[in-house]
Amino acid sequence: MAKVKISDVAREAGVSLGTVSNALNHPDKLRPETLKLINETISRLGYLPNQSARQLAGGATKSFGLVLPRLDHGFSLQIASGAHNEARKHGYDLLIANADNDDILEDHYLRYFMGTQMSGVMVQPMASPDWHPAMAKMPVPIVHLDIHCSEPGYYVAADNEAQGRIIAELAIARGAHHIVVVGRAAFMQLTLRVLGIHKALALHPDIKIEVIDAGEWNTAADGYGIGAQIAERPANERPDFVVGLTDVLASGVISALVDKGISVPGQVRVAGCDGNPLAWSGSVPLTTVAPPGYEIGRKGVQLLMEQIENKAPAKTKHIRVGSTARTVTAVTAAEDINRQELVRPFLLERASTQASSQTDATAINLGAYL
Amino acid sequence: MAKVKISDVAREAGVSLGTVSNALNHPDKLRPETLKLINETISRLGYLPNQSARQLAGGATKSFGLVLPRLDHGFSLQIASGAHNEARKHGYDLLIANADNDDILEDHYLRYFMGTQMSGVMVQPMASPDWHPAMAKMPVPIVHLDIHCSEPGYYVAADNEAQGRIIAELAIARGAHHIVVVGRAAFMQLTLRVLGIHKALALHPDIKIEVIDAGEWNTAADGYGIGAQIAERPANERPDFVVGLTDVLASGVISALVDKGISVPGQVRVAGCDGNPLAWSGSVPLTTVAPPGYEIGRKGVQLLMEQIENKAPAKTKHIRVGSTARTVTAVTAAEDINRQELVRPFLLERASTQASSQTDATAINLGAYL
DNA sequence: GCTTGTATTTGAAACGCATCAAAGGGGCCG
DNA sequence: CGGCCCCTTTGATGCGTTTCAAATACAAGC
Repeated sequence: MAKVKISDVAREAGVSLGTVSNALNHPDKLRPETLKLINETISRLGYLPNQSARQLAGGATKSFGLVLPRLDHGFSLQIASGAHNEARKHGYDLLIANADNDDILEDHYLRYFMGTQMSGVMVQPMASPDWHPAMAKMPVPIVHLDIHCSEPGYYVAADNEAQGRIIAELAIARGAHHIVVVGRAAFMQLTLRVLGIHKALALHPDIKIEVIDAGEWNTAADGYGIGAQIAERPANERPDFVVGLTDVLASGVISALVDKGISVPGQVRVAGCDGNPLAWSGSVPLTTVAPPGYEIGRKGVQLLMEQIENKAPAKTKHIRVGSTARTVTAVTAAEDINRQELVRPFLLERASTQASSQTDATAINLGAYL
Repeated sequence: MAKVKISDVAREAGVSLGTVSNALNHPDKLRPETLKLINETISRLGYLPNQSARQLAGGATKSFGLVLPRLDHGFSLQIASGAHNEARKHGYDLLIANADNDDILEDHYLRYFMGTQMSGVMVQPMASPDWHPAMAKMPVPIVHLDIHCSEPGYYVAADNEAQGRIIAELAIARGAHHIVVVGRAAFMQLTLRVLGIHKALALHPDIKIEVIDAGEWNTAADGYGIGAQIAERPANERPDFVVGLTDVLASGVISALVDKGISVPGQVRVAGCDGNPLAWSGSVPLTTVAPPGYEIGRKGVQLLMEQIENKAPAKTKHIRVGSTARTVTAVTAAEDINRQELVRPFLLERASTQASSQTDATAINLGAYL
């Protein structure tokens, strides 16, 4: 179990310590024979470079850290996937840490990564970026994903306004006359979605639109409450299209409507926003607009690279990843639930991700399952 | 951007270098006032310990590495989740690397982790562990997940035989008379499942059982072919219960049967094995037996801890994680498809995971979505 | 054979921190 | 007042690499 170190290799190969180091880092500087000799010795001895020592001596390594609030959240996984592919493309490693919905853990891993001489760090913060002031002056490039805020820094997030527009267009296409939007507009991201909906509906003054504020946390229970309220309206005051600004909300609304004997989507259509896989595998598959997580991950790494390459980066930069029809998928499962023609949201979504990402890794994996 | 180091803190706080180090690692050895002073200085200066230097100087850190073949595979995520919780319980960090179905990358990250002075490393190998000989003599504890092989080492895998037994019991409970098992028995894991089925059926000589070897890769197409063949049999030779040894296979069988006008589960019931979420979100929800990924992750960390604590560990140890009714969930979605009573496989599965895991992290998250 | 230049190899000097033996500072007892 | 012992703090040492200026080897040109 005694660890083999570089000096052992050097002694065994009969060369100097620095030469072995060169064999590892600048193979082109060595005579081919020497290189070969050293490599053989390395594998014979089972030498494994001590990364800590390398980093200490040599500065940052080519690797990025990514802190996610949860691993079983489809959106986060897409981010991870996009970040991974982009990082590999530049020859960087990507290490992922799961903050497990715990802001203390989030902070812990963030500091850990910064202290590990990572070349850059990305976070999908789970709450308000109050911690930011402390992190802002960190000596490591950092990018925030899925969030925009006024603090200086780098941000990549979805274009929520575009998501609202897409949902609205969906409603228009379905011939909606009366739309109810459910959600706590106090959240910036949701506000933008509402804005997008309004803009898209500006050209359709005949469509009535109504926004109902949900409870503070946008829970399924909140959605249920609103759904129940909608169900009790007289038929002529009842909307024919409900938009949950969150999949969870939409899911609550659907439950309430169905419980009250209103057919979905027969009498009322319901759509969500988030592309939350849990919503898809629930008892009521849901029409939803998925934000482009893959692209967010990709852009995040690109911002990191940018900071690394221009040594003196701008202080702040926001990037909005567009939710075009191409990268955003509206899954129309709910409408088909009574017709046994469930679509495959997972696959649709994956296919579209792939289309917009230049890489076929996702598609390959997809094939393996089908 | 100039990094502040421990000596800066020491100078600024008017104490010695070693004292600051103690403040970080052995706070109890300091006078409270001194500790307070140092901590204030640390945050004032924004000091961030250099992990590389710590590791170099102090040996292994309390953290584990986990290399997964893919992040968007539900099973792997369960492993990650179980490993994470168990690791945190022991005060260890968990860093995850995505090998992206690439064995070169897998090897790369493995070496990276071993070289980073991780206290231990886990892998869910994607192929045969040919690399093992090289890794076996590594100076870092390593545990293989989801695999058993004859090479010396530590392994944790599901009890595939038990999975077969559970499926068989399911069939018996449904009153099956004629069971067809579909799958390439050449794969060790599948062979064990078949064995379990046979054992469970030993007490029911009246039930006819038939095993059909699928193509070499157990693809959905293979399943489709076999399903078509079954569909063309005269009704009295047709099974009333088909077991796909893989969810993908089962999915293919179902497609074929339905295409040929045979009702599932009206005339033939179909069950799978794997707990593959893609199968759940496919057009035909599937009855499936899910291997206890969460438990595998947990046990993996436990094995790591064991190796760390008993400095002279046994050379080899295999652990089979039982697929008891508690940790394995038989999701009975397929049977309900014609009755509009789709169950929520995802949730069932999560609930059962939680029940067996002592931690409520999963449950909390679950609540957030419903 | 000697000089200049190029291709390789060498080895000492950091890198930032944990450790630990040793020094310093009181307090208590005789 | 001296001797002890315990609680804190100190700072030199080494962890395994990379780096880089300097040394060496070798080849070509005169």
